[in-house]
Amino acid sequence: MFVSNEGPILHADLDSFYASVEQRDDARLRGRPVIVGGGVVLAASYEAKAFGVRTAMTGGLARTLCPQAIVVPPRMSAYAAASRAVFGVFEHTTPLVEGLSIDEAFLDVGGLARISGSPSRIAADLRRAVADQVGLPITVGVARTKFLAKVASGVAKPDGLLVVPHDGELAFLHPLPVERLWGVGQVTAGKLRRRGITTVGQVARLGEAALVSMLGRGAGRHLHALAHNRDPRPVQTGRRRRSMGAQRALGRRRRSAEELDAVLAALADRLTRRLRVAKRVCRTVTLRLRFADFSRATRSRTLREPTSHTATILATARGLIAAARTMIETDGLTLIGLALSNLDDDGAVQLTLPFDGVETGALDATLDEVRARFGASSVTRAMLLGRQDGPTVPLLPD
DNA sequence: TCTGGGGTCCTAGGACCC
DNA sequence: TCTGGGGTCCTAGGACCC
Repeated sequence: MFVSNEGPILHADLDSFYASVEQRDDARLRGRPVIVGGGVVLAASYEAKAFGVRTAMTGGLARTLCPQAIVVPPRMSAYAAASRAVFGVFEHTTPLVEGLSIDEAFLDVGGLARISGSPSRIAADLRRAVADQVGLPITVGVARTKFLAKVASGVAKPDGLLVVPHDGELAFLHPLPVERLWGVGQVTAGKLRRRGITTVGQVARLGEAALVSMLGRGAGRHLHALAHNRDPRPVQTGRRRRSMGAQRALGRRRRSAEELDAVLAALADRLTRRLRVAKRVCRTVTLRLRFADFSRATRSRTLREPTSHTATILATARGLIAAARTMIETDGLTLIGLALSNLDDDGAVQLTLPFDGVETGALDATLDEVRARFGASSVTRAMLLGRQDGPTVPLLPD
């Protein structure tokens, strides 16, 4: 079946993104095995991957596999800047861009045929533009559905382009190993393998009921649909984040209650700043814990009113810590994290004050300006002085 | 070798309401 | 006295992705 207003869809995926940025910025790293990150591999160049180094592998194992690798610390701001530049190229290609992460996106190029040529031509132009303007290799998969475009880019990596023709969809899909499917990880692949199922084609012949009984309703139906290349999801622009989190690994050393509280306060501060910068508020606070045996636990609390106030979030987090006190004391805590969810837009006016201590004269001038600009006559000096949240103060207009 | 930091989505049970 | 079905929200856990 072909519906003319459907797709085609591009899945564009930067290759070994962090490592490629490092090789771009430092000529000495080009052509050599590069590992970004120390304790755990955040990214590995293809030269390092050739030795078996993989993302999320521990640093120790990575160095054993590839002793000659050059290990560099991550430079997150450089990656963010590179990402913005690449997304600029995407937006120039089509306004219908759905970002999936810092280094990949779906582009709906349906309707561009008359202007920009065939999908494969558009994809080739996109790859060249990213290489010329940003200096990074990118792989593009092209297909009728998002799912298949994503599978195609995975198969085409690195620095590749793969177009799945309409009449060759299942011929492309069915011989692939199940791990190629988006949403099939270790656990699901293991369940399937134990039943002798290793290819997508075998999944497709299985029937939905059998898959549901193996994997549960949601996963079973999902996998059944994908194996038959049924994926009606459109490219969605302007998707907003639904949660925000921060976490800190603690190592295996035992931490005092004071140390834990200091970590918690730092996490709450970091997160609420990000929240306010994004002009969002949250209602649910989740404490994430990981223990020495790598088991995990979460404790959460939903507030009556949404907030981005540091003291409120921190107090809530402290309450959650108290609720989990026994686990923390007995199980060897190795990681502590906070996640904020149930996000909404902040209705309050954001007032940004100078960072350094504000003099009285400047403060009154600021106050007058706030009252004039936002009609918030109830704002007082004390409110500005009593701020606990750094330079940004949310103010509700009268 | 001994395990980071940032996210998304789904499930299931219980409380509560109609 | 015993009892139904449906919906929403909250909490906890888990799989998966980059």
